[in-house]
Amino acid sequence: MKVSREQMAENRRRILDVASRLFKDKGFDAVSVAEVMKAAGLTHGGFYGHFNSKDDLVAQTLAHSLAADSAGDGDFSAFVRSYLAPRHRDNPANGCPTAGLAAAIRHQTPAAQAAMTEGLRTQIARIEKALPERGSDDKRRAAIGSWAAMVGAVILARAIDDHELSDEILEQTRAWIDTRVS
Amino acid sequence: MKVSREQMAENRRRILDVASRLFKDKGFDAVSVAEVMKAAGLTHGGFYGHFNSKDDLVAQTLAHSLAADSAGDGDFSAFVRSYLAPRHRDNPANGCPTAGLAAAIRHQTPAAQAAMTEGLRTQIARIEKALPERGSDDKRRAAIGSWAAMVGAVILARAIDDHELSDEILEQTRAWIDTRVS
DNA sequence: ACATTTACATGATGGCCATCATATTTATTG
DNA sequence: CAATAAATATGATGGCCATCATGTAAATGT
Repeated sequence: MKVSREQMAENRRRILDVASRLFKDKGFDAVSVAEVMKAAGLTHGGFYGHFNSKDDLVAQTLAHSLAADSAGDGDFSAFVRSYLAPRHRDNPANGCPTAGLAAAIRHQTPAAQAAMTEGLRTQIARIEKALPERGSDDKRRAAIGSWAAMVGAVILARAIDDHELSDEILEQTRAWIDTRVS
Repeated sequence: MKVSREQMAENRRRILDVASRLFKDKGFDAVSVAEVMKAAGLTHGGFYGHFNSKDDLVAQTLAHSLAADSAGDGDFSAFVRSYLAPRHRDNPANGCPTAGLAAAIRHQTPAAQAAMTEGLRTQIARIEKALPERGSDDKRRAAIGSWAAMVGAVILARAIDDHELSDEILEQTRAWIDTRVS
């Protein structure tokens, strides 16, 4: 049945939100269109009224979740601490889309890659701004280096089955960045 | 037809080699059992004579490729330079299995995760050994922090479609690590 | 109010893939 | 040199999934 314009807009938003969480949690391939729609409270048939294809959903979900993600706006040390925390490692669905999805972007469409590019640019700029004062070349270097280490550490920490080592990856990376940047 | 024992052992090795390259290049999901076997010069039917399942292949391929990978044994600065190079970024198939596969391990079996854990432990130890002399706590911290940054940087550099920014990610991360570690 | 549009539901369809069943052919062994 | 075992080939099978076709009912515009 037809629904109101606003209802449709809300449905679309819900699809994107739900897709973002599912993709981050299980990966692009392991999530079916039908699963996304069901989680959004709809049936699979309506999907193609909102998106041209699953690839289109992937690209739009990325743009959506990277734009919504404003992590790193405040104090940099606090940001690093919460990012490199077991709580974040253990909750990919609610966590950073870059940590959860960046490695998979390579196998996605150009539109998805463009969304990631834009997201990364924004994130680097955000960190540059949040960083303690220093020369601007140094600041950009520190922003990029720290962000690479943060993303890499969370990915590694999530990939292994030894809790102790996993915790250590997070903590040592945090300390390494911290002593360098403050 | 039956083949000699050594022929079979060689076939198995070829399957693992080929699977490693295909998985790193295209991801676990995008590579079919039949594709692996074909690339190894065999047909899909023989597969289950070598492995119990595709999951088993994934786990054994990981153990195989992580064990074979001895990158980082020599001079640390040189290692970082070659790791954070466009050439490495652009050749996932021949590149580091951690950079290529770590993020996907989260969705694989416990056996695969165990292989990754072992591989990571070995790699950290290798870097600790290669690092210039200093306190051993600092050394471990630098090994973990550097490795996280290296893996993260390659993943990010591969995820975006802007060559210039991608090159910059690699180079700034390299410089960031270098000034920190030498 | 009525006609029309349209968002979503239900229900195919075709393709790909992991896995299995069976056949074939050759190494191995005594 | 038989007889057997075993490695690979050929050829299903069943399931999942993206996508499409069509129905239905409610919202919108006049």
